[in-house]
Amino acid sequence: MYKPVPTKGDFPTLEHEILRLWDERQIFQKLALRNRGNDRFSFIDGPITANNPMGVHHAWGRTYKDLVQRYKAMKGFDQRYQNGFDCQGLWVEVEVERALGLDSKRQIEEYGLAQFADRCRERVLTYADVITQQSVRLGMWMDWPNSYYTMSDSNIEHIWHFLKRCHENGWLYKGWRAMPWCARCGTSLSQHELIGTDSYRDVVHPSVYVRLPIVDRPGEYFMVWTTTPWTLAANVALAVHPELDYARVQVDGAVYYLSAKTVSPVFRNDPPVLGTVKGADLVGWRYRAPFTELEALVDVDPRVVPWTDVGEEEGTGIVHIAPGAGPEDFELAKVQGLPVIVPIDENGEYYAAFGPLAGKSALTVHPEIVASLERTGMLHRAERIEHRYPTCWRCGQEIVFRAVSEWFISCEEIRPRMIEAARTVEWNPASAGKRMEDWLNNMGDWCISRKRYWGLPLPFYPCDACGTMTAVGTMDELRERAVSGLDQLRELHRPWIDGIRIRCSACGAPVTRITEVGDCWLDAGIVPFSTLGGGYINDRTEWARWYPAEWISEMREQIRLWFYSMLFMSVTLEERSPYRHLLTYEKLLDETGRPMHKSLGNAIWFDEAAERMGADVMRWLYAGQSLQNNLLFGYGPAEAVRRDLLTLWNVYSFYVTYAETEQFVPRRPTGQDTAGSGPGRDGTSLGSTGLLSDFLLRMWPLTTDEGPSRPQTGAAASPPPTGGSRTDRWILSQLATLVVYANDRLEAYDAAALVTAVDRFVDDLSNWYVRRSRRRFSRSASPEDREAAFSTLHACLVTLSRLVAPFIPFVAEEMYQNLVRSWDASAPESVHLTPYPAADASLIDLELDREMELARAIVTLARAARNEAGIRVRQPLPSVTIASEAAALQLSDELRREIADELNVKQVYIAEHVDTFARRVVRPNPRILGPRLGARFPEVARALLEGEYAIQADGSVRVNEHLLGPDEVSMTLESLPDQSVKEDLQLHGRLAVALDRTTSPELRAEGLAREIVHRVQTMRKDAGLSVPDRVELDYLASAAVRTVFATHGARIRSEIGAIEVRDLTVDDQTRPAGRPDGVLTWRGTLDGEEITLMLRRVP
RNA sequence: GGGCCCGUAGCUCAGCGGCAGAGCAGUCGCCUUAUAAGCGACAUGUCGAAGGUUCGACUCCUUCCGGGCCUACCA
Repeated sequence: MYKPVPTKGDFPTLEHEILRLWDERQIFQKLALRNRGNDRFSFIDGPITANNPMGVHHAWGRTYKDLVQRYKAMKGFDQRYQNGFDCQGLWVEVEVERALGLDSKRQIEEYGLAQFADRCRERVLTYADVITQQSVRLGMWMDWPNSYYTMSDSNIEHIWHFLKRCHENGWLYKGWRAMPWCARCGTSLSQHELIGTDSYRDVVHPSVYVRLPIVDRPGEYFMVWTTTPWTLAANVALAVHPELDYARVQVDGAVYYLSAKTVSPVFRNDPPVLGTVKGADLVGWRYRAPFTELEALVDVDPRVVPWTDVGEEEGTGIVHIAPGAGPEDFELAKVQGLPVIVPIDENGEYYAAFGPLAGKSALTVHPEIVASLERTGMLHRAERIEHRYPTCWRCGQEIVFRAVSEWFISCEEIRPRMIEAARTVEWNPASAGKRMEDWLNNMGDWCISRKRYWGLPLPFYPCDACGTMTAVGTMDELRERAVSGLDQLRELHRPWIDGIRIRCSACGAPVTRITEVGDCWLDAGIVPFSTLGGGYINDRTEWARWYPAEWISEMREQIRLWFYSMLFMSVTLEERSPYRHLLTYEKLLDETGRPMHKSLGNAIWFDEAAERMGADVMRWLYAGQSLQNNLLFGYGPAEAVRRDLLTLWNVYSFYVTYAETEQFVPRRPTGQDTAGSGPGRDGTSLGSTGLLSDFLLRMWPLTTDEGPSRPQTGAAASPPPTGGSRTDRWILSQLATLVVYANDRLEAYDAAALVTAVDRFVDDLSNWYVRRSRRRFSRSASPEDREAAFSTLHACLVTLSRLVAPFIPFVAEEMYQNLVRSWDASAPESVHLTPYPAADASLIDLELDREMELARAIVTLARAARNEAGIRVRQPLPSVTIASEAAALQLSDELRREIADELNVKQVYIAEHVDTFARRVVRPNPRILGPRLGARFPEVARALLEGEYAIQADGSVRVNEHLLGPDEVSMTLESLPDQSVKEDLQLHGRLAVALDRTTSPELRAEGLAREIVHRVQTMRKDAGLSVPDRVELDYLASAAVRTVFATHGARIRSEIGAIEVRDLTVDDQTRPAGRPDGVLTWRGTLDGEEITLMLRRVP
């Protein structure tokens, strides 16, 4: 009936089988269809960049997305299951450039924009396909054919709609400002892009001290320091702090001005100071700029300006200002009315007006600048300095600053509204919300333009004639306004879109689009509008059914990226957050804590990880990770996780092995639907009780007609079962506790809590329930008991498979198929089609939980006592006695028997007081008591020695009129003879357990019998025999051992599965003449007795 | 400079008001016809530091130290 379960647990192989099963039976499609029309659960997938295969860090996030969607599906919610691909932007362009061997914007234009766009699209589609296959392998269920692409016309159109709204709000402006600029990529970088993971690097730069002659003060100079000498060519001013003291210093006949505190570090000694002036006094002074002869600077009149941001921790307290090449300089220039000279073009090369520098690259021009300064006598000193400097996140090139015109969206009006909207979101972890608020408080205007090719075409049409800027909001509007080029508009991308001219909305003159494309975070941020329902523009009613998203999840850096851009766009269009709950997680590192890098050789590729670890192991690892910590990912940690899952697998394997051997068939619950259509073997080999399995399957039915909005009531109305042992009911109480907890945590999207709880439950199930119940599965006392055990374990495993199905869908499916579908063809086809087990506390029995906890504590203490006494568990002992000084011990006969069996003792006694087996010894702590009691100390010590004291409930001790605190005395138990005592002062009011070590010849014989059984079992295992195999055992032994066989022969025979046990001993010297084939022999000493065992399998 | 997170056993991390825990590594054992495994015992901790709140603090508050992330106009 059951499929045999290999004990090895080869997860990757299993996963491929399950993938095939899902595919053949179209399980996902059936699930989506079944839930259609129910209450909705709206999730939005953050678009994954379709530019490379996905990595193990993506798999982490995708695990959250999948498990939440699977959980909600089991709860019956209708979902969209739409995956998203991010398609546009510089990252795609860079990869395509590399593939085509292009190295500049010029080369791209020579290659041809249309072709280039096609190559970009091809790359995106290629990797979208790769990522889809990888995600399927991970077990992710999505409506893959319906994935959205941010390069689609619809997505672009929705962004246009947003931009037009911004324009109507008066937020759009064309700004002239110094932007971080990548000379290689030929584009400015946004604030977002500047902050990428690898953006800041330690870089060695020239550090140059320059002396600039002061006009009308011969022999006097301003001392200036810079780490970007190339910007000196665009110097137009010097800035001083008006409040700072500036020293006039004489060195080698010249006079230098620099801030007082920087004199020593700059000159490396203390030259004579001629006087001190305030910065304010220097304002307005004129000086000769370093490259004053350049044509570009012909109209510049360099002078000193005040600036309160000037400091003197580094440099000279006099700051070189080049507004065309530095962001702060630019801001200062606006205030001071300084000219903005832009020295370099978009490729980082000096413009023609820079004479000898023209055409040279800012990145490599340093030596020439220094040489020139030397020639003109302006160089004081040139050094090198290592500091953190931003680099282009995509190509690694150092960035420069360049004043350019870009398009911005003003943030001032929307900032408070976004903060308000962000406060309505439930952030998980909560710190994500604080980070978002911090980001919003500090965000600058959003620079949305990029001077590139493969991206969202900004729909801005400025009119030279009247100065109006027309922002096109939809495709229809474009068609309606177009005056030419519409016929060759293949798609909303360059170059096709560039060919269109439209009528200016104000004067009707034909106008052309700006050439810039948009920031890719516009592409991603519009997704709540472009992808939900039929799209915001097209079908507002259907859209509104899915908006806002109930839950989204991405890594933490998305706070300032995707979460931010979505929030921005959504507050603009709908004045609210587009998501209600949000989950973020930290970074994925290698198992030693280093970032994974190709260059470090420590990167783990998803495909390899999936085949080596298995997707379920990865998922369990991911899901168990706490959100506030980085995840250390690798084969080491995965092995630990695999062992956790293997424990579950082994319990499952155990059940199947014995259910098959013992021909146990679960019953369909009598109350379930489709009565009469059950399997042929329905109930055939069962005893009559059936109460437990019956109840459990009604408790958590495999099917439900109820919708997601109404939680199942299960069997709460029916009385709890009375059948089964206390151990059965205990594990079911644990299970019910777990189900309640799982529901509670998953409603809060707290996956890690469930992982921890399931691991603990599986440990209880394996190491206590199965360990204690093992015998009931093979040699049970009664059919009822056997059925109770089987049905309990079956219910645990089936329910567990459903609880973990969202997390480890493959293992869960395997278990379910074998445990349920193998005998019940009418059950749902897949575990993922069953409802999630509903929270119902009626099975939770706290009293029983406490009792079992006590029993296990007793076992732990007694095992410690055995350990200490050096008596192995196989040797039976007369008794253990337990006592508690504070609490009355309630222990049922049944659990006493469990304890006795587990500890291999004949009796378990409960004593009124430890006095019956030990003596409480209280000794004074002289170090504390001596000083406190002084002269009375000896008297107290004597009283303690003579037992004249009383121990209080709180552990303090009363001696005559003195009350001694727990730390003032030491208390130990002194065992009576033949007792080994262990106590736990923290459990159940000072729980103490005494193990009676006395043995008798009878007990020793019994112990020896168990030794023999153990020895033979080991031989069986070594011989590779399986459970049903039967054997014959021959032995040669001493008289003492022969007595053991005589007394315990029946038991030995049964335990080892022997058909016959023969004594071949004639006398102590005799050996059998020959040895039959297939005999395994062991000769040695057991408990001091010589013995020879010969084992043969009976065919 | 501002914001956020993390500091618990040798390592990786749970716990987050009520007597310090797990896994791995170590030592010594045990058990086993579910477990190419498992289990137990032992050992290992001023729960980053100092104050405060509280009957009680690893847990809450303040400050500081260390690590990381984000942000910021320091040339």
